[in-house]
Amino acid sequence: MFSERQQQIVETAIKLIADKGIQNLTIKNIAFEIGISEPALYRHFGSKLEILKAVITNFQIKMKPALEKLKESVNSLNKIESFILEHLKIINLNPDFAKVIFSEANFQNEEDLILKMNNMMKQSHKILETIVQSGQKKDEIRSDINSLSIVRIIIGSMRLLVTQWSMSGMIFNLEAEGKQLSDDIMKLIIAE
Amino acid sequence: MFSERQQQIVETAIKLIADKGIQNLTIKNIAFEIGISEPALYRHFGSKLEILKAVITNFQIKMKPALEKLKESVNSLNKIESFILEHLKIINLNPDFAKVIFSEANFQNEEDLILKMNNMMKQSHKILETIVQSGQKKDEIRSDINSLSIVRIIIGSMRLLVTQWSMSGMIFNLEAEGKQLSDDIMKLIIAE
DNA sequence: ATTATCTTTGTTAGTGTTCACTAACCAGTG
DNA sequence: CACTGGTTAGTGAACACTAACAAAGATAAT
Repeated sequence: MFSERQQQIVETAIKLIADKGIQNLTIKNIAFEIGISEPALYRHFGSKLEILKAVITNFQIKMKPALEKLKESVNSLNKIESFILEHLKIINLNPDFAKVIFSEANFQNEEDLILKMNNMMKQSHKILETIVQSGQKKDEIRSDINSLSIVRIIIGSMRLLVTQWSMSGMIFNLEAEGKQLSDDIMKLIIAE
Repeated sequence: MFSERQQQIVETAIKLIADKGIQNLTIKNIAFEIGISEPALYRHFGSKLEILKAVITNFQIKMKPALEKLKESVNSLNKIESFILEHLKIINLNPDFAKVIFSEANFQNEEDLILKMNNMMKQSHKILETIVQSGQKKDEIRSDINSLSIVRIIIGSMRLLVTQWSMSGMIFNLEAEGKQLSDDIMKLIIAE
């Protein structure tokens, strides 16, 4: 789908966004970092917007395995734990992602990008909600709590953890703190 | 502290950020919206950065009452509920804030602004953590859960709720959904 | 096998636009 | 007559993007 050069451009763009923020992402910077000229970049992407779209697509592709793994668990609590830990594992392996993803706000005014991001968000939200509801039916998860609240708690705390990790300069172990958070969430929502 | 004109500039800036994103916030736009010329704006703020700093200061000032109200409650669960609901009440009254606050990422590369925002975040984080820990000591809150996890769950789910509200175009009732979320969190963390 | 042409991917040198900010000036008020 | 808060007209820098050209490899014609 993406040529080697295109892949290189996307990865460089992600790195630059993580380093200097999306406002400082310029075609010139990307080209310089790769070591080619500005117009050469336009041989591979028609516009800057195309590059940003590719950044999001790239993220989607890399995140997919986290959702695939869920199918291996039967118990809904295991699925939720897996949802949290697998996501964090991928972000830990691609630390530059952290700063890119959680800047939906940065894509304000670029209709296409917002839509692409929103759909991604909603999709994993839906998947998690389905898991929670089926867990409640099977009496594995407390049923006296609104399933939407549980979803918000899980995703919200996950996102905050990643934000804190990213803003702190990644000084703590994301996966270890994630395990602690996940364990605590399990204790809270498990049906007695 | 701020003159009337300065206040007007700050409020216009917030409105424009909410509408069009921070990348589209230009001195020209602010001036046009107010109905004065661009250089006139520089009579009131020395630079664009000064305006952005004032935006954050303004936010701090408006949010303060949410922390004041906490002191009225004795019970730690009441304090937490109040923490959530008072914050949401203020955001509901100043909907433009929602899009501004949760774009810490937008301030990347402006050292001063990141610092200002981070300190704000850390401060309310600390306040909440103190409340949770004292609640655990007084046996009002479950003690088998890491207090840091509880703080992350509360703030994380709150932030996600606000983000969803803002991204949805404010189609749902923030305070009502907030009450539901708050009630559910209470049920989860209360000591039996 | 040699030559001609096309395609790909790069180059240098620009374009017009937009931005934050400034110089110089001016009208009203105390 | 100075201060405050406004004006018009501009500055240089940065940006996304383009025009025109060049070198090398693949493809095809002779």
